[in-house]
Amino acid sequence: MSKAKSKNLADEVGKRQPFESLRQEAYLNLVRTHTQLAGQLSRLFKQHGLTDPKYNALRILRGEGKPMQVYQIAERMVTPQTDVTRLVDRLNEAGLVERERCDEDRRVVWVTLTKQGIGVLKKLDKPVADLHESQFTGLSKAELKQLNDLLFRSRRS
Amino acid sequence: MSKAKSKNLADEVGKRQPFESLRQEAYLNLVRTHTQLAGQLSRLFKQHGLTDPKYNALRILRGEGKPMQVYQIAERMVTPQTDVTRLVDRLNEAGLVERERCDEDRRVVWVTLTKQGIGVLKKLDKPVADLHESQFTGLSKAELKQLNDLLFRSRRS
DNA sequence: CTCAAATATATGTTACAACAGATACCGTGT
DNA sequence: ACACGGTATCTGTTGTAACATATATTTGAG
Repeated sequence: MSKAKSKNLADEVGKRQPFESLRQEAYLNLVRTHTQLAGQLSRLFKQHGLTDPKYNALRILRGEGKPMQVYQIAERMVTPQTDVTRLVDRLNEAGLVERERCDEDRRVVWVTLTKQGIGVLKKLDKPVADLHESQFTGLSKAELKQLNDLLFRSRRS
Repeated sequence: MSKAKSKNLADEVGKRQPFESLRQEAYLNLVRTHTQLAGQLSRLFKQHGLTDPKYNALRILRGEGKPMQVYQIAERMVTPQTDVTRLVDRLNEAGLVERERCDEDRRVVWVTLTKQGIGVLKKLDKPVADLHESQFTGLSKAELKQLNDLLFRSRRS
């Protein structure tokens, strides 16, 4: 394992030929950056017994500030989720949310944060904010805005 | 579901307040762009009976051009993999790779692409290249280079 | 030569994600 | 009242990822 700092992605991956396409390089760059930064958050969540989707669901519930239906949570997840029913199941088993059948419409289930759920989120707020502020520190404000713009436009293809 | 095209991330997510931090916005942007672009590739792989890590492992084997050890494959995966043993198991069951114990060192297993494995890769080459060329089409060459640079530097935090 | 540490892979277990399909319930039209 | 399509959630099943731990084999210290 070489300890020399790599200057770019081709170097980092150990590719001998240059990239066939800037777009492929951008894709690989995207995946690697996502893996690294998301991994830092995942590890933080795990230290508190949460997975990414669990944390995400709890945050959505707190953001809404009132009971939500299962499908509403699903709609807002950053990563599309098929199986929010069982995600809520697990949060419920962990004591972080409560489920209650709606009386007016027996199909729907209202999901509410418990005190314990709020507590876990609260304990995570500072570390999560700190971690976010430790990411992208190599970029200036102007560069961050540029990155945001480029990433946003990359989704419009 | 509004059908209006969103102009930026805050709009897309349905946030009322602006982002607390450019860095958090960048992170969310990164996740969403990754989810969308990686999802397109995943779906393509699945049409050929492959998952992302399966395709990745096959590509690594083809790139090397000769038998590889399990841990060598693991080292080169774009997404870090803990359990390459069973990944190779599944590839083997699918007839895409062969495993063979090394005689000089009975601990190591040499993994080789089968003809079938090479065939699946070959069938995927064109569609994968096409898909890559369809991504990031909204960005100019200069912008792509910029994006590559920004993403690369985002990993150095 | 022997034993302990290192190495390479394998296994057990748990938790999830994805997909298909099932169930329960509501609203509307007839 | 009844059938029917739509909606909201649930269940069954399969394939994986993650983690810890185990097995097999080699290497090196003494």
